[in-house]
Amino acid sequence: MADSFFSRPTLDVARALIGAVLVHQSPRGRLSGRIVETEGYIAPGDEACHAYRGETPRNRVMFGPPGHAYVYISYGMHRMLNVVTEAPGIGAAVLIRAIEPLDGVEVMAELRGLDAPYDLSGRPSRLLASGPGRLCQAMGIDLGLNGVSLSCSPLYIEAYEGRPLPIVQTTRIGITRSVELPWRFYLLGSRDVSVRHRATEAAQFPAPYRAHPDSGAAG
DNA sequence: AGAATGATCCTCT
DNA sequence: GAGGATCATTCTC
Repeated sequence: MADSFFSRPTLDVARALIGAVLVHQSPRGRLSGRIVETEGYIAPGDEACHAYRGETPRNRVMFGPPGHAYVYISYGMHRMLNVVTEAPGIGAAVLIRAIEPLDGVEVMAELRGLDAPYDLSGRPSRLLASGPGRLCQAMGIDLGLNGVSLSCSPLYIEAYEGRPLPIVQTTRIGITRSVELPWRFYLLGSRDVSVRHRATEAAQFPAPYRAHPDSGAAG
């Protein structure tokens, strides 16, 4: 995917990434998954954004060119993958929060320390990549990829080019500041979304759209 | 130099 | 749904 895709408003990018395929040509082979959940972080006015208080050694990638990976450690143990957006100097990025595993499911399970890559229904387990820390572990993404360009590295994104998808826009997860901003996007009906917000789903989509594949009659 | 703080995950109940 | 794990980064002294 070209850098120009990321050189535009962060929330546009966050929404457009839903349905795209994240790929890592890792030492263990091709690992990939469809992106089903993202969050936007934009320094000016967003206290939850790492870049809000200016540039530091850790967040300097966020102030660089769009289309580069910003990888950092959260809670001392989890890696988080973001893609830098907007023009250089702004300090904005999209956090990739969940994927539906596609290629390399067996390797992902091994990297995650799981016994079985599949759940009882025969689909890739939710435990593989439904969360920002999980997906980085499953995809073999570590700090060595911090700052790389997604247009010329083993880590890249293949654009989604199909019919418009039903995308829910709601508030972000796991933050304590600027909690009111509706800057999270996720694919309606995907099993691999980390946390659903049913009230928002009901408000944004009529009932027939909300049937969840594996959630039973109650939805 | 020491302390506080997380854009989380797992394991219980 | 609550609490512990576990450490890089940043802030404060």
